[in-house]
Amino acid sequence: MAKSPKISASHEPGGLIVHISGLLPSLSPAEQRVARLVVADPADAARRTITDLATAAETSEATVIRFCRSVGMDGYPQLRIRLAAEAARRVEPPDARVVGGDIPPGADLAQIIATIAFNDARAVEETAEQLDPAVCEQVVEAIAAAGRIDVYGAGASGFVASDFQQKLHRIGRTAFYFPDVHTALTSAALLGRGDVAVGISHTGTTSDVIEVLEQARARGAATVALTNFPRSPITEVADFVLTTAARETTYRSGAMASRLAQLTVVDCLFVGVAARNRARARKALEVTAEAVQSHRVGSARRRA
Amino acid sequence: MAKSPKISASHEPGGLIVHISGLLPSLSPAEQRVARLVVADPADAARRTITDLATAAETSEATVIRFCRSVGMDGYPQLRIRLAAEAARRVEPPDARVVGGDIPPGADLAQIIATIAFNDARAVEETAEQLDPAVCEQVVEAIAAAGRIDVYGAGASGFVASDFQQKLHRIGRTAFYFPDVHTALTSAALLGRGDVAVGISHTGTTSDVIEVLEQARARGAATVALTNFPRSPITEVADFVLTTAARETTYRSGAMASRLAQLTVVDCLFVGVAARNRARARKALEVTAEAVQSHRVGSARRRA
DNA sequence: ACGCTTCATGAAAGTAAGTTTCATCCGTGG
DNA sequence: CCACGGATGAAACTTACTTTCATGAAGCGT
Repeated sequence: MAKSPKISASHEPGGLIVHISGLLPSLSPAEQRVARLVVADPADAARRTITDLATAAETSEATVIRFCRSVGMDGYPQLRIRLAAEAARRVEPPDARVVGGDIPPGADLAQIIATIAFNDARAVEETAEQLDPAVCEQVVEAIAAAGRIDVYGAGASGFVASDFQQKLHRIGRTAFYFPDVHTALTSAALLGRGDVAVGISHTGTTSDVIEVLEQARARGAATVALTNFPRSPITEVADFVLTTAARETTYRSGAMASRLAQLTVVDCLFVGVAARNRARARKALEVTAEAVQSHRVGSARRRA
Repeated sequence: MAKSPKISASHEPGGLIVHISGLLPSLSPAEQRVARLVVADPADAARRTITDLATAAETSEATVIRFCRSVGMDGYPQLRIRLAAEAARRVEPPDARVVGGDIPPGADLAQIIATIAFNDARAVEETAEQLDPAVCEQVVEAIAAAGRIDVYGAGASGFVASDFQQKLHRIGRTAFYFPDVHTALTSAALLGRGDVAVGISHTGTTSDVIEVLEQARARGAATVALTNFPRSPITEVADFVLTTAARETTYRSGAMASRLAQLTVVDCLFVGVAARNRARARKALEVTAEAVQSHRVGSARRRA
């Protein structure tokens, strides 16, 4: 298949539409009618069948094909696909996003959703960017080798702590989480060298968590802090500090995004630990997955 | 509010690919093979002819057509066009990031972090894109007006359920979460018209949650399902269905990203409800924040 | 003006792509 | 074991795309 008699440009960098309007004058009258339709509304043209487009341009299908070849396409289907792609790219991004700001009073749900999702996603991305792999590595190593792991957290961070505990447990690590300070303190007192204590606090100022971490450290356990603020009090009692990067604006949206960022960090540590002993972790995951199998209803298969 | 018995399907604003991956488990095996090809490389699929694609998926053209219909398209050409458009819009992931794939065996921490964060962020964004604000609005309305709200969830989704409960509680809504099925069932039995039951399940097949939601519905409560799979069993017992859009590959990474997506949805609902009565919600938040103030040590704010 | 050439054009034939129908197969539950 | 229902692909069928070819209009040299 060589011979491209007319022009040229098997590759038209500027965009197909631009390319077409560029060589518009060099086309025959009937082809020009087609071209004009296409340029005017590429998305619409992409939707039409060749017969349809030919009729709209008051010409025959043959001319449309000739037009396709003239602009460097193999045939009509290819043109269609390219047009669809082109039209899609051209759509302006939704923008108008409230970037990290608070939700305006009169906001409708769509705006709320866009704002929250945007901030959440950004918190996750930025957290990943600033996470220090070296520190993570050390933490992973400590956890992988630990005799016991205690995870502390209060309030919203408590959920994260609990989640982390559950994850570690699922891959066969001995991990605990205590919703109650007293119990947590007791547990921390029983930690020793080779154990790990993880304290999670968005603000880094939750006294309960700090206190427990302090206790754990005093007993010789390695302490890890996960907070959004690298200079907050909790970092003073931690051997390893991992930070999230939720730019908080109001306490509300800040707490929301930071929670996701914390979870992301937790997941990274989890996968890191699991990767240390792939075989064993996989096995453990399979076994635990199987355990809840009987609590699942048939597959999702179903037809409407 | 009027009966909107079952929403779903015909609206997939978030993006075709996302929509397809959500539907994946509800497709027949042969259709799934097609779906996987399409999701893996939309641009490539758009280039193929139907026969070609059928061959690649080791099935017949008929199945490809059936697949098109299953995901809400008229026929193959329409699918092709949509795929091309979709692929064009999608910004190619910067580099060798494992896109929704598993973590490669030899990965180092930096890679793990990048992969997880990328998938997490994408799940959040795509979830937001495909969330139907209208359905959210209805749910928000129901929750805002509810006498009582029960939130159900098991395993990882349990954390999310619990988080939602806590949030609602903080803005003065009467909300409950029960980690235990029996208690949950009892509670559901006591729900009535004007109450709301929210069931959270990533797979949509958790029988415990389905059962409880069913009970709640039988008692006249409005039922809400939050799942990743729009055709899973849980959606059959829900008046309102909200979906997340974590493209799951393995159960591990899927469960991780989906949790974040669920939280994002929960946050949206929460803010929506709070926005209904700004003054009261703000007041409640301030009061509750104050309540834990004594458990904080000096400010975290020492510098940025 | 005439005849010749060139080229644009659409009708129609031809081919390929997409769609429907239907018989078969397979697992499920009586 | 059979009846049933869904999944599936072969083949018939339809529609869309492509090619071929005849026509006629315009340019041009004589």
